[in-house]
Amino acid sequence: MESPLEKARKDPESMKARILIAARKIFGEYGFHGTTTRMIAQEVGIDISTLHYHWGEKKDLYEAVILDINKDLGQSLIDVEKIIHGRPLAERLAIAIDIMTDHLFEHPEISNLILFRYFGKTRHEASLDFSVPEFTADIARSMGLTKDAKKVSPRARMKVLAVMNAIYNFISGEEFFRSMTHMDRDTYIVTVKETLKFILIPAFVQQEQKKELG
Amino acid sequence: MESPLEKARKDPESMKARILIAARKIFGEYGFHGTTTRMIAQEVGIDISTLHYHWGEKKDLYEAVILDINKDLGQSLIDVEKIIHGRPLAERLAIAIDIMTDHLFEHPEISNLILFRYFGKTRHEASLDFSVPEFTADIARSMGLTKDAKKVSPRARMKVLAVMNAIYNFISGEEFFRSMTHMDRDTYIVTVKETLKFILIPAFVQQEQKKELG
DNA sequence: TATGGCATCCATCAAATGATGGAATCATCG
DNA sequence: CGATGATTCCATCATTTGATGGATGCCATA
Repeated sequence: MESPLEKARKDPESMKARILIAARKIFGEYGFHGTTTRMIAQEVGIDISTLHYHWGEKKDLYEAVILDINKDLGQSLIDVEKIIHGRPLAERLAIAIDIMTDHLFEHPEISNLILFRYFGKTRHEASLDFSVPEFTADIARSMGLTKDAKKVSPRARMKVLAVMNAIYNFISGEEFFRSMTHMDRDTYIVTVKETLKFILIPAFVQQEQKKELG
Repeated sequence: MESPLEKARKDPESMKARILIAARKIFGEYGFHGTTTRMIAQEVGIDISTLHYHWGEKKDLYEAVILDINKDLGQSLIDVEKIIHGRPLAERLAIAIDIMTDHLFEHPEISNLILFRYFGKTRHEASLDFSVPEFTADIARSMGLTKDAKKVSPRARMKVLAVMNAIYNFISGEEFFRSMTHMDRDTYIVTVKETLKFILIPAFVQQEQKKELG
């Protein structure tokens, strides 16, 4: 049994996929309530009824978008894990920051939508999403913050969240922060990576050193 | 000449102020487009026309809310600065984190609205806001990242943003993160402070040590 | 008590928005 | 070609939402 989402991901040229891609972009920029189905339809260049034909009501399309970006994010994390596996912690962090930052700058709607989901309420009930808890657990294990990925302490989870959020913020806040610091895009990206490494690495390296001494 | 906002802040019992307070809360939860004037009016227990009578159109009320929280935030930063002045860096950071975190947990709409402004677009044009750049400059000076608060380097600004954002995220993401980590409110607040100090302090202490050696 | 201005509410409007029925179009296959 | 099903668009609807006019109520002061 193939879900509508999987069908859409398979052929990016299909109407279903084109709508999904446009929806990711617009929902990512304006949030759920700030987005109208007409805006998405216009982005694709189709009529709203075509949109409804493929994805049903607005809320359903939004849920599909959330599932889609979570799938993307999960895959990115797996890719990163493969590359950093076995290296020392500081290096693992630096590489992970580089790769994830690049990837998210290419798909800013991912961090936008994740942040919207963290912080904003919608007027209707949001369906539960189990991806993020899983991700934090995996990252915690990958960072050596826990031994058993099934039993991750709240403290370890919070540290992982701090790391992920730090990255998301600089991606999603690009427009605001760039205009504030008068940087062009490339400089901004470089500075983001630099700042993230500056902030994030010392804490975890120090923690590991203490553990070795103890 | 007294602005409408100042008038409202003076007497918190006045209708103008009651509307502003409700608007902070609702806008903070649902964002600009997610909030309807009727929701705000209902929160106050008045008719929407009364709301329009006092604050004009929705966008104007929203702008007033933004100005209001920026005023709050600026005052908090001044208060913190007074307390931490003269102490060593690690202590300054720890105290600042404690105070700001407590304050923001009491007024979560502040971080919500700041984050909404960073990340989300509105369909209409947003009026420029010069508070945040000023704040970052002041904090950069307070943290010893720059000598001249009028000429703050982009790198220093980015570091300050990373610090502020880390705090905002845990406040605004409380609901999501708490349900993920199964913590009660008090435990969550304690853990937030702990995590923030764990992540943020080592980076800056290490930077200062390098400066002294150099 | 009468007056005038301020504040509030009720009724209503116009535009925006999510959604749908049905006609028109297109592709596929016998 | 012609039939069938899938796809797309046009026209339209009902609801939501921002906004306003005008009637009503409230209150201080002469």
